[in-house]
Amino acid sequence: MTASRALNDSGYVSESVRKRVSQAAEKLRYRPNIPARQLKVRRLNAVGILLPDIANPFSAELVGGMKDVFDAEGYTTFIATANRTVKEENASLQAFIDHRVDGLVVATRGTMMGDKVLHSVAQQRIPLVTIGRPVHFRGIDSVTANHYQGAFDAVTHLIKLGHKRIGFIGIAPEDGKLLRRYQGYLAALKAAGSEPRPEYTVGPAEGPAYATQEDGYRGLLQLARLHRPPTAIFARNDFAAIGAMHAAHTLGLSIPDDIAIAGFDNIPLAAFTAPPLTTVEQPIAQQGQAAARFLIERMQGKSQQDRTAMMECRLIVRQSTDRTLSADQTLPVR
Amino acid sequence: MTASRALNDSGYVSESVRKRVSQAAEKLRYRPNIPARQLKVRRLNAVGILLPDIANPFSAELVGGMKDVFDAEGYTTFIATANRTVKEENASLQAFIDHRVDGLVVATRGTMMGDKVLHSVAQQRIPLVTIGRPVHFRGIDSVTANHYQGAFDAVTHLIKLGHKRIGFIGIAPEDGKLLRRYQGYLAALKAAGSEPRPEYTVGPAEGPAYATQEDGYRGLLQLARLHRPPTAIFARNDFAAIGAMHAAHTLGLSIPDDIAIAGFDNIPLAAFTAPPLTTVEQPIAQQGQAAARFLIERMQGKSQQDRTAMMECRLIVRQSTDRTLSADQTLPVR
DNA sequence: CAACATTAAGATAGCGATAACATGACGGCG
DNA sequence: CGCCGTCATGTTATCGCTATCTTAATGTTG
Repeated sequence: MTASRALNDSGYVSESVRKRVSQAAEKLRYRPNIPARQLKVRRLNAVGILLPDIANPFSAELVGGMKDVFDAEGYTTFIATANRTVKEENASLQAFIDHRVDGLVVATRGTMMGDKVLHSVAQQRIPLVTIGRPVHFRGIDSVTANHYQGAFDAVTHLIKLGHKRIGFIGIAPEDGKLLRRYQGYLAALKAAGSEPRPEYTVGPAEGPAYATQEDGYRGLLQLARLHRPPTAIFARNDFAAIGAMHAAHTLGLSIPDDIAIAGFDNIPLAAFTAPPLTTVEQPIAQQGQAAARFLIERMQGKSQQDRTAMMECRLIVRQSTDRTLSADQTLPVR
Repeated sequence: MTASRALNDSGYVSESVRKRVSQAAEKLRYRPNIPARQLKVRRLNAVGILLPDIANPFSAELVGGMKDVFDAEGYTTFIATANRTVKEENASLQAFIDHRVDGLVVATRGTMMGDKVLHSVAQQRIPLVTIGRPVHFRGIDSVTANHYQGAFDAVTHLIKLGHKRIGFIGIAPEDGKLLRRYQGYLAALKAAGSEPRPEYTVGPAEGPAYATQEDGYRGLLQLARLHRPPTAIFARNDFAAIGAMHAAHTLGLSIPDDIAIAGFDNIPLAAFTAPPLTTVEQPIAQQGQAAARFLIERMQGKSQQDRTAMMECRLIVRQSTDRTLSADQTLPVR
């Protein structure tokens, strides 16, 4: 008991004993048994982060933002991935809960099934914050970027450049209802007085999955085959945009003269494509930090109410839509 | 006790009791307290994976390979990142150990300091496998790709195409001693009878960090300023290669006619650059699987001896070095 | 049918930590 | 001096789980 007090700086311990204890601990290479401590105190000082997948630069920066905050507050962060299947998502979530983490951040894409699970987690009174999927259940905070507004801005930018026929690559039209980026695209067209044409929306057949380079590549080839093909493309993300750029090159189309292309996410590579890619940047690290702060306040019981934070996106114009820019203007600033 | 037996299928339990127990467990939403179990049985059935960072497609596939194996064997995997600082690496490692994981996979880049820590972990008899850094301490298994051979093959490919002046982008010459990709580059030049020229090696100033697009961009600009610039570039990784391609475009150089560029890693994007990038592929998922199997055998006490697995890399030739290929040949197969 | 094996369930203890309580030394104060 | 508060340390119990031991009913066999 005295040793416990000495090592944890709690209660009364004389200076001499404290010194002897810490020397002995050093010599024996003593490390506290965290599972045993959690058994008694019901706290692990650890949080779980559930990511959709790991390849994503998005995930990396998100984790960075969260770690900044969690590290500073003395929480250990453990990460698990749900490689895009709900089953794996459940398993990882359950593993965190079984290991008794103090709180959870969930950054996987929203699905009906997934939401159900989150609901039941929240009912177990486990502090929970979501990122990128606005969930409106009691007991869950959420942080998200305004994808709708970002997409709206990007498409409006294309319209202002004079484009009338604008395609969307990255989702099948029937799956787009829930995708805020797609809604922003539709809204921008309508706001400009033009009616969206269903054949201008192309995407992977297997449902609302993440869009890849390959989807972008195939998507553009498909659009180019139309009788009156689009003169501009708004892609669901930069990967799809880059795939589309590649397809345009293959077809001998010049970017942006024959076809303008814009993406979403501003991945690091986006500034280094040929030509550099116009895209929408979302404040990723800030979302991570906000989520971490929400979670900490919940875990410490400082916040009971459910909160939602939505952050603005920023359009970054580069030469894939606007040829008049010089290269230097579009490189990221150090 | 009977409930424990019923839920764990161990010892004698009558069918009727087993049924009653599992129904009660269901109704009460009972979940075993894993930390408490570990306290008693000294096993957590969980492993820790330490990654250098998360943005990397490499990390993603590695984790995929490991999860395949660990999931099948009933181990939970937790991930932590060491965003390229040794301090963070130590902290994450220690966190895993303090939480009493059964074993560790470490995939961070090798450093002197880092190796020391691994050594001390191995001395605590914690099963440990490294990926991508051959460590030769007692008690540690390691898995790696043959980066040396991959680089050798890529540079030899450039030489066979007739290139005499071949640059390396991605590391400062003085830091290259330990980088196997750089050694392979040097060896290939020597094997072809040409002496490496130090001014043809350029890289980030801040030591042996990971090379980025930006490093590639700056690197090529620097090489292009030389009196007799290289006609071919071998980049430390695909990110640097893509940055170099962008710089070549900016300078109005044609790829591969004015300058041939090859990378390393075969990131998914590599097939979709303009032109598609020649690169070296390493068997990532297999490395992950091998590491997981090594670790499992150690954790189960089936293997005492120290083992090392080295896997071959494969050169993938695309149009960034060889114009005669058609586009279709170089796209990845589904 | 006695002796022993098999099956089933309960009782006890202990993993490592700490909360809560208990004990004792010491000094200040009225 | 006796009382109390402060400081320092020790004792006990407990978190949830399971290894081990105990008990008891039932089955099997020569």
